[in-house]
Amino acid sequence: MSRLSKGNLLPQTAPTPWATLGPASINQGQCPVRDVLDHIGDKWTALIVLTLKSSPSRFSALHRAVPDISKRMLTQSLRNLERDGLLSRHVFPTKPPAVEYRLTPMGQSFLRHLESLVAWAEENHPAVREARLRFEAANDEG
Amino acid sequence: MSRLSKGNLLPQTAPTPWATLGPASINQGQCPVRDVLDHIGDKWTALIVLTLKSSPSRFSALHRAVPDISKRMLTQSLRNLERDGLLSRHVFPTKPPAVEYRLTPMGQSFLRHLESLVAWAEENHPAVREARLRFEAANDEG
DNA sequence: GCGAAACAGTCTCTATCTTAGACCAATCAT
DNA sequence: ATGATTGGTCTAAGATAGAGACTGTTTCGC
Repeated sequence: MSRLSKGNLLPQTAPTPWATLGPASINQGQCPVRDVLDHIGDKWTALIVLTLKSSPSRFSALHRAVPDISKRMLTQSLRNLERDGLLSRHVFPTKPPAVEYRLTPMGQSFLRHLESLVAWAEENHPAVREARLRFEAANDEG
Repeated sequence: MSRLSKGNLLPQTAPTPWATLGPASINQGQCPVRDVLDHIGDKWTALIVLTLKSSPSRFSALHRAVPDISKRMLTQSLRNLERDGLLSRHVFPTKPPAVEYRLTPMGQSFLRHLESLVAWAEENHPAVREARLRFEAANDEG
């Protein structure tokens, strides 16, 4: 049995079909937008890619590096990433098994775009927090 | 570090390169990375920002433009975006109420980064689909 | 030798989140 | 008067994420 092939771990739910009909505003051609967004849109995927930035990591190392993630979601996200060709998985049949995950060239090019987003986040984080305070204040007195 | 003393393939330390503030900050809402990612990580938020790209829209128009979204999630995502200062909400007390949502300058700067990600998606979509086929094939023949 | 720990996952149960869609009050077209 | 449109809110039901117990193997401490 191939790993994870039939358990309930990876629900293969049908993706939202908004790509097929579509308002021109988002959806000019096909819908690659869906493809990106559904993946970085996974709360953990982008974090994992970012974590693999400088060096490949093993499952447990990743689990420690992204503290809040559950093993289940880590496995699932890793699998999606592997499936899409953004990372590769190498199993070393050592004493205790070792599995190494590393970004593919495509994964690395994706990473660069993620990083530009991260840079934006770092720049704008103060402004965002300020906006939040203003918003809460306006709401409290309402 | 006792096992793997001779294998020694990978560092076992957690890299967390995406947390410039250190690992502790990740859990405390201080991490700007999490801040961005948790928001575009919302399946709908990025789509809304992209939809607002060229012109402000009213609630119903947005609802039509992003067909699969429920009113509830649209409202919620819009509120989050407003709260964070990425878009502004203007109510016109007309006959039937009209509410206009438009990107703030900060929202627009965020949009530009999103668009670079979308461009990446457009470029790499074929490769991703190819990778998926390979992956499925490899799995099927188990 | 025995129990524990670490490796990489997987499984189940439960908590949380999303969705669909009814509902609201006001106003306009038929 | 009926129904549609406006911008939402609320609730029940269904989908999803999270915690953590469990698997099986090997090496470590005692």
